[in-house]
Amino acid sequence: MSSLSEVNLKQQEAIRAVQGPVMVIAGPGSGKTRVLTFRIAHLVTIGVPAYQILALTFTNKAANEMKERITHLVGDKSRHLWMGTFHSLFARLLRTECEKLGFQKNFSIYDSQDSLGLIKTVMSDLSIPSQQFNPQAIRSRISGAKNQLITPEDYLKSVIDLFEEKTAKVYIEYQKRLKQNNAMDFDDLLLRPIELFTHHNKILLKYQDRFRFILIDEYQDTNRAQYVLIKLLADQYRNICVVGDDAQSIYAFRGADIRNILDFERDYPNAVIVRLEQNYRSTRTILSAADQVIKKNIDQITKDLWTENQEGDKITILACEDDQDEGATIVSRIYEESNKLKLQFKDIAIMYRTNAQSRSLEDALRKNSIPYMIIGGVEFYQRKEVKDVLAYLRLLVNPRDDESFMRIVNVPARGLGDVAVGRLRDFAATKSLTLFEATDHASEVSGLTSKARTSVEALSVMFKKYLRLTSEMSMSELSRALVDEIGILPLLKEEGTVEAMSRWENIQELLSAITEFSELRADATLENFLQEVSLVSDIDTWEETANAVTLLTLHSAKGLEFPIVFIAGLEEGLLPLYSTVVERKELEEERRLYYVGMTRAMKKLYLSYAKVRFRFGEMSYQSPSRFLDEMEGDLVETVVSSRRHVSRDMRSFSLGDRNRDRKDRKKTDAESHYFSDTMPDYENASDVSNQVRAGNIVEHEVFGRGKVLHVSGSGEFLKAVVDFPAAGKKNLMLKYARLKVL
DNA sequence: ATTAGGCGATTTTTT
DNA sequence: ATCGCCTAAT
Repeated sequence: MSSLSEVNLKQQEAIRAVQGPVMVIAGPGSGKTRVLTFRIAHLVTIGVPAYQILALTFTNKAANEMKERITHLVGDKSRHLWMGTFHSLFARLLRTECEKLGFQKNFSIYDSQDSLGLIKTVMSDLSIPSQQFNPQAIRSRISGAKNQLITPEDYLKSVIDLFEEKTAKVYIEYQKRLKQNNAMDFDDLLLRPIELFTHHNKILLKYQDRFRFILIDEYQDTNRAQYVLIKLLADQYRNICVVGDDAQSIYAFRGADIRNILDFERDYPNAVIVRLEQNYRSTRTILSAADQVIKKNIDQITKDLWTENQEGDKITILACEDDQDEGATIVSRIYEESNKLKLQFKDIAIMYRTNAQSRSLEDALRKNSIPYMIIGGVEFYQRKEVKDVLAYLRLLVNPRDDESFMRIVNVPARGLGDVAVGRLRDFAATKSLTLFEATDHASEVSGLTSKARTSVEALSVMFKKYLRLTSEMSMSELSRALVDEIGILPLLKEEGTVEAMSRWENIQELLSAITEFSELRADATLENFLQEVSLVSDIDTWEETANAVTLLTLHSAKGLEFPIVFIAGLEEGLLPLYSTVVERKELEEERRLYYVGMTRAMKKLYLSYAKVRFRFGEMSYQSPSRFLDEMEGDLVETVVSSRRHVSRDMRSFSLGDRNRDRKDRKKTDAESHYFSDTMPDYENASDVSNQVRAGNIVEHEVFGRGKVLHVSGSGEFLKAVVDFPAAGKKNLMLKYARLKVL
């Protein structure tokens, strides 16, 4: 492997302490990823077979990047390394072992939305009114209980009020239904392995023996279930290396338990503790400011962060009038910085506490033709039409999945409303059949109209046909055939609106993703595709290569770094966010979140706030965040907005009407091309918006020639759907698209 | 009985 | 943007 001279002494210590428990307390920018990759490379180099190494990361993206670097260091020897998120690796393990728990290998994975759907179903079956008891709240209670390994029975025993009593009832039934549906939610992906290991000692021994070296990244954000799971697995060899920073623990709301890191020494008494305190990322100014802020927290392991980096620029506080002004101010700074430092757009990130804040920022960026990408928000795989098609595929893979059945039974509309479906469900329940099985007995279901019966029968025939075809067709052929048969695409085409076209595109995109998966992956099965899709996070698909400003929440910023960082919305109530802050503990988590944001910045940090902000549909007067007062004055300068932002550059151009569907779509080649480098100058293009009609052949500067399929909207909101042979179908806002009619 | 369409409310963070 | 809820149309 490449020499250890690339790492400092502390890092070397963490890399070389191979046997026994190790905890690395790694300050921001201290080379934590480097330690993990070198440590794994080191293990492999000294002869540890890669399959004996289990490395758990927080995101798939982090895992993939590290895997790549390790391969670079040691080559093919690292091929059988198990590296990934807790959820994806234990899902994989469960695929082979779940039969011992009464599940089938093809189990479905429910995301939060699916899980909420099931909870609503359960509530309605138990006659618990969702008006009175918020299903979302019940779901989060149940998830919380599961993260702390509280069984439904235990939960029931400890109820203290009516709400918890109802929650207990739902919890019991919910778990039962999941099993009936041969499905697991996110929490089960951790709980079921624990169940497996505690009930089947032989299996536990097998995995203990297999995973002799365990590494965990972002240990401060593991929850009770993850802690127990790892404790079980590491119990025999005790070669466990955890890396984390208590100051960056920001997932308590999801059950992350900071005690895991604080109590590590107690759990593993002879642990080697290494502190990485030298920061290689940020200027001295940024590091000092962040340090001053985090020192206000009482709960923490004190650290002595230092850096050899330059002092750098002061931190700039941008005092703005309102949220629009904030966007405009940030944009003008982006221009300034990118000219001054010769930086590219991709070197810049704008962070905020809540996704809702992205809107005004996006508007400002779009107005000024600055390319941007959003991480988070409504993800591609969460879109209704995409979830619908996925539900069909899920049902094919796992016909017991009643939740998916319910999702698609009347999509597209086939005359099966609440009443008909209710009858079918009653029938299935009394006969102990799955809904899919029940469709085979449509004539026995009492109370179905003849129309409904015909529909149910057709559904049954269709499903049986595709079930048969699963063994005959490739996964991509099968998906395409199924999508064709359900006829959803022509329906969307008929609808003709820009929204429908965007749905149409999304479904095409999904089909391409399936094809791509089947061509690129050795383990290409529909099961694996569905599993991967339900476990990808938005950050995983982030493309750093595109030259665009990145917009993201402070939570998604963890583990990333950018030369220039803007943190927007530093206002009391927003950061810290009041709806979360009840007492000191919550305030300290908000402060850690802010700290995570600050420490992402390498060269320059901007903090902005607005005096007035449009929130919850009304103007609200904001005061600057207390966090701004927690840095010493000599590190910061404040600039008060003059509220006159002449957009420096009137080149008007757009990616087509992205209309908040932003990066939900993977980018096409044409768009990537657009993002790269310079933007063409359209200063003098004449306005031809009014001449564009359906059927016209038009020319676009980037996408080339295309045919107009549909025009909608009016005035400045005039939009067109154009089919470009070179780039596919695009929704364009005519105001910006500068089409030439040919 | 079913569907379409309109209306209003909703936005904390996410594997 | 999406969901739940309502009403009118079929």
